[in-house]
Amino acid sequence: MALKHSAQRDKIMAFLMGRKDHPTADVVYMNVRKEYPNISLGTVYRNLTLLANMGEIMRLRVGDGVDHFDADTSPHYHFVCTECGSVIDLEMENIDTIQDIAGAGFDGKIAGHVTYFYGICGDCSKESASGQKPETALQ
Amino acid sequence: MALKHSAQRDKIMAFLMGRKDHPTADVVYMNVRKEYPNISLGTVYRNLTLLANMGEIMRLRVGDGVDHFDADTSPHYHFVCTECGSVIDLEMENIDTIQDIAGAGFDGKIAGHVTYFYGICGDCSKESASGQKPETALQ
DNA sequence: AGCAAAATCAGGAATCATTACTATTTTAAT
DNA sequence: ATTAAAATAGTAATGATTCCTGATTTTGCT
Repeated sequence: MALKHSAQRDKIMAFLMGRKDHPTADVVYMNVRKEYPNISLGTVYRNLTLLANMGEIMRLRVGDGVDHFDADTSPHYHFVCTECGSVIDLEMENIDTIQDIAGAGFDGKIAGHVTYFYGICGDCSKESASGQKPETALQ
Repeated sequence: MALKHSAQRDKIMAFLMGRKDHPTADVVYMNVRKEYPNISLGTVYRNLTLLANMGEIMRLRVGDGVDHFDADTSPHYHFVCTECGSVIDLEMENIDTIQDIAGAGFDGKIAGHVTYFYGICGDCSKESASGQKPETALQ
């Protein structure tokens, strides 16, 4: 049951910490493989899940059908561009009061919430005049 | 391009409107099939997607890996029980101000947000003393 | 250093939700 | 009634993720 050290896990964690976007498992795999050519996609998934369960990283489900991962576990929110699909950190004041608002008149116990904002990111707003075409979209 | 009438789509819509929980495509399929034994799962998916794109129903992605559908398109929020997986409507006051809070200092355009609350529902809280076992959980 | 048990791995197969394909049937306008 | 467009049933394909297995690595112990 004890956790053992693993070079693969270290590489995955190091890669994630070096990125401020929020890579998918496949992106992690593609990149870690540059230094660690034999790593398997299953290993990437297993370690991402393990790290997420330990609370060392966060798994983000932003509605595009693919899980994203974030090494920044401090409480913060995300914006998802419906044009290019990029997931961007938001720096904003605390909105935890929404849990109290939601809990008023509800008979269960509210333990947390998941929120993401969507719209058009700054880059896509600027490019909107050109013929730029995206390949990712929220469903 | 014009939409044509379809008995199958009617049944799907009618079933969804008769439920206040938030069924998955498979649950819709199982139930509509009682009255319409030949309907195929593909037809259910195609119509749910069509209805969602037309704005007649909502597709909910609550993080359990399966899409849920809601015939109530009025703005409201959902609670997901981490114990039994049930998705419950919340009646709560408007929290749209969170979009203004999120938009302050962000250079993109925020068009909307998705929020769901999670925790233990009222039923599971009561049952927690007994040995009740769930089969669904958020990842 | 040497050993053994437990953890991890690579590679590939399996799963599961969802979508795509195709030949046939249904709808609705002429 | 005719006909073209839309929808269907059934099935195959896709894609993300998980599971399985035999080989390798880590770590505590001697």
